[in-house]
This record gives sequence, C-alpha cells and structure tokens, in this order.
Amino acid sequence: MATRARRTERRQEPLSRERIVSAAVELLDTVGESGLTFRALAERLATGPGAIYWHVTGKSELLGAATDAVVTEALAGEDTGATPQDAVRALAVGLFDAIDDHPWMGAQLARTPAGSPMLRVFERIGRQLQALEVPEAAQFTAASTLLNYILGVAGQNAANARSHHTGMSRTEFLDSVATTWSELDPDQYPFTRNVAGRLREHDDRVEFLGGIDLILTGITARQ
Amino acid sequence: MATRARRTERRQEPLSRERIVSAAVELLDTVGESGLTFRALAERLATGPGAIYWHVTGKSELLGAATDAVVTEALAGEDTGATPQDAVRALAVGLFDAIDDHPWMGAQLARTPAGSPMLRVFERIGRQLQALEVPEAAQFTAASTLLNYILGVAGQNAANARSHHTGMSRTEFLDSVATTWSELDPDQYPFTRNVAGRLREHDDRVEFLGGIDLILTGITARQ
DNA sequence: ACCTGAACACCGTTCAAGT
DNA sequence: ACCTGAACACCGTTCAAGT
Repeated sequence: MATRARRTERRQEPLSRERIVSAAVELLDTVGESGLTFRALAERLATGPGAIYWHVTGKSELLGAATDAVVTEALAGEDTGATPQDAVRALAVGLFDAIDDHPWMGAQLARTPAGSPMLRVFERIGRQLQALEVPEAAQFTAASTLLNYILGVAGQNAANARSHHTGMSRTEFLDSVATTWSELDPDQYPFTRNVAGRLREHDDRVEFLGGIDLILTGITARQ
Repeated sequence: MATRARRTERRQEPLSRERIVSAAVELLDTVGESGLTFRALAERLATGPGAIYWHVTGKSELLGAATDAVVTEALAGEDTGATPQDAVRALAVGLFDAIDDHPWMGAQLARTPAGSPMLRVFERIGRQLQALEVPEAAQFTAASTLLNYILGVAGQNAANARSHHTGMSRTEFLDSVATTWSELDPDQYPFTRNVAGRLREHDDRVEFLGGIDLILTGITARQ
C-alpha cells in the first residue's frame, strides 16, 4: 500500500498560514529584521511573492503573527511559583528569555498596541496581583506598570542587539560603554560617571529582575 | 545701503544640518513616520535628495537627530520640585507630553540604544535618586527601572497613536477597547474582564504617573 | 480555490557632473 | 566645499493569467 519512493524532487507541502509564519520566524532569527522580505520568504517557500498574500494580508500582519507565535510558545504552561511574586518573576523571565532568543521581537512588542500577544501577559500578571490581594482599585495600574516595564526592557534589548552586531560580545560591549561613561564630563554627568563601574559586573537578566522586584515592592508596600 | 527688494523668488538659505533636522521634525509631526522620505524632505528644502547626504549620513542618523532635538527641548530647564519625587514626576511628565506631541518619537526612543538622548534622562533621574539618599548599590537598578518604564510607555503610546488613526478620539478608542475586553471569555480572561470598566475613566497621563509613583514607592520602601 | 511572476509605485543611497 | 538629479538596487503590494 505504501507509495513508492519518489525522486529527490520532493513534493511540496501546500502553502498555509502556519508554514508561512514559521518560515518568517526562521528568517527573522537567522537574518534579522531586515532579512524578512516577501521575496526571500517566497524563495524559502519555493513559490512567488504573490502567493503569500493569499494567506496573509501584508507584512505587518505577518510580523504580528510571528510575534504571537513566539510569545505563545514562551507562555506555554501554567503559572507556578511558591508565591505570587515568584510567579510574576517566572512569567517575566520567560518573556525576557524569549526576547533574548528572538531579538527582533523586542522591537515588535514595544510597538505593538496592547493587542493579542500582550493581553495574555497582562491577564496572567493580573491574576497574580489578585492572589497578592492588591486592592481592586490598584490592580489596573499595578499590572500596567509591570507590563510597560517589561516592554521597555524588551525595546532596549532589541536596540542593543541591533547596535552591537559588530561581533562584540555582550561583556566587551558593556565594557566599552563603561569606559565611555567614565570619561563623561563630571559637571554634566556626575551620576552616570559614578555608576559606570557597575556596568562591568552587570548581568542583564539579574538587572531586569531587580526592576521587577522593585515594582513588586512598590505594589505591596501600599497595603 | 539696504539691498533692494527682490522678486518673489526668495533666495534660499543654505542647507545645514540644523535646517534639515527641523524640516524632518516638521514632516514627522505632520505626515507621520512613513512621511519622512528623502524625496519629500528634499522637496521641502527645495533641493535634491543627494544634497541631504552631505550633511547627514543616512536615515537612521536623521531620525536620531530629530529625536535628540525634541528631547533636548523637552528637557530644557533645571529639575525642580518640592521633593526629589516631585522632580522625577516633573521630568517624566515632561517627556510624556513631548511624546504625546510627537508620537513618532515614542517608537524611536523605545528602539534607540541608551545613547545620547536618553542618557541625559538617566543622569537627571539618577541625581534625584541621590537626593533621595538611595544607597549607592541600588541607584543603578532604580534609575534603570524608571527609565525602562518610561520607554515602555513611550512605545505603547506610539503604537496606540499609530493604530487608531481612524479618526477616533482617545475616549472613543478606550471605550471600544473596554467593550472588547468586557466581552472576553470569562474563563480565559477573568482579570482583564474585571478591570475593563476602569478603562472608561482612564486618563493616560494619570495612569503613567501612577506607575512612576509605584516605582518610587518601591525604591524608598527598601531603605 | 489557490498559485505564479511580471509589473507598479515606491524606497534609501550613490555618484558623476556641475558650481 | 557644496549641490544636483539621474540611476541603482532594492522594497511591499497588486493583478492578470494560469491550474
């Protein structure tokens, strides 16, 4: 009953939104934001650029769908943690790592109106705030603050990833920034000069979590 | 001694980086991000697109310079306030309003590596934290958290401005979001549904300041 | 219904040629 | 030194024509 082995000219699976989106994610991951073009995508899918438009309305929908797919994967699984604070940290770190793996997504998230992907994050943060017994009147502001902070870091991460593609490691990069900062005019930048040294022992993820904790402290200190 | 009145063919001021940047800001403000093209800019400056490249290396530098100009204007003047908290609030609101007036800048700031414009914000936030007597080891994280939060809100504001250019007012827009949220699946989005009503009495600026206060509370609660 | 790929209307950027 | 504007190498998107 089995069909015979065919020549190497493997038959092409039919085009589908799913295949298009996952090819887009691959392209974004390997060649970066500017590498995602309809022509490159079409070549990868062994078709013409026009074909893609049958399944997707345009480039911005495509970028949105790619982001959505990655966020969904990052948010897979239930929220768990010894405390609600831990659950928020786990959620935030999950997103942080996803953005680290897919830097193009940081820029995309930061410029996406609080639509589908981030709404799920908002919801899950909110539930943990309810568990923390944050008063109802304060829940919205608390959840928004956490979300906006996460989005801000996401944008910065994306910007950094874009700016030091010069083959520098993150440590080398931070080192060079630290040097620049410590050479700033002491009259204009006393504070920045003062904290420059701290950059050399800087860990992005630890720093990110430090901000989350600061906000969580602010949220609970009010009660 | 005065030169005679000339024909209406007014003599063109020579091109300069300054004139180019201010024409770019004007174009961005009136036609939006996608309206800034070298051809449109050249027409406005009564020259050819190539001329611009003599004064500016390319589009990304131009966008950076435009952002820099607006931020500089927004940050003009000293930090003042009855308390360091007030000074931080004033600083943050100044930026918020500038972004509100120039929505394209939100996207730009969110994707700018912490370079020149935001470094000045970082510095000024930091000085207020010193005034608050935040322990030195905590200053960097505290300043970064405030800055990242501001950048996150900036990005969201820009995204919102882009998405509801359909001639809806902000209130109408919030109303429609509130309706969407309150119709979400109660099993999947209990929290979001629950806070949906709050959107109708939502004031972006008040909400923004609420987040700043939350973070400031977190910063001072640690001491 | 779905795919093809040439064609359209743009871009940013370069560069020989001018003043 | 500074400006001009045609030309190059791309884009996203459309659409008649095919299967």
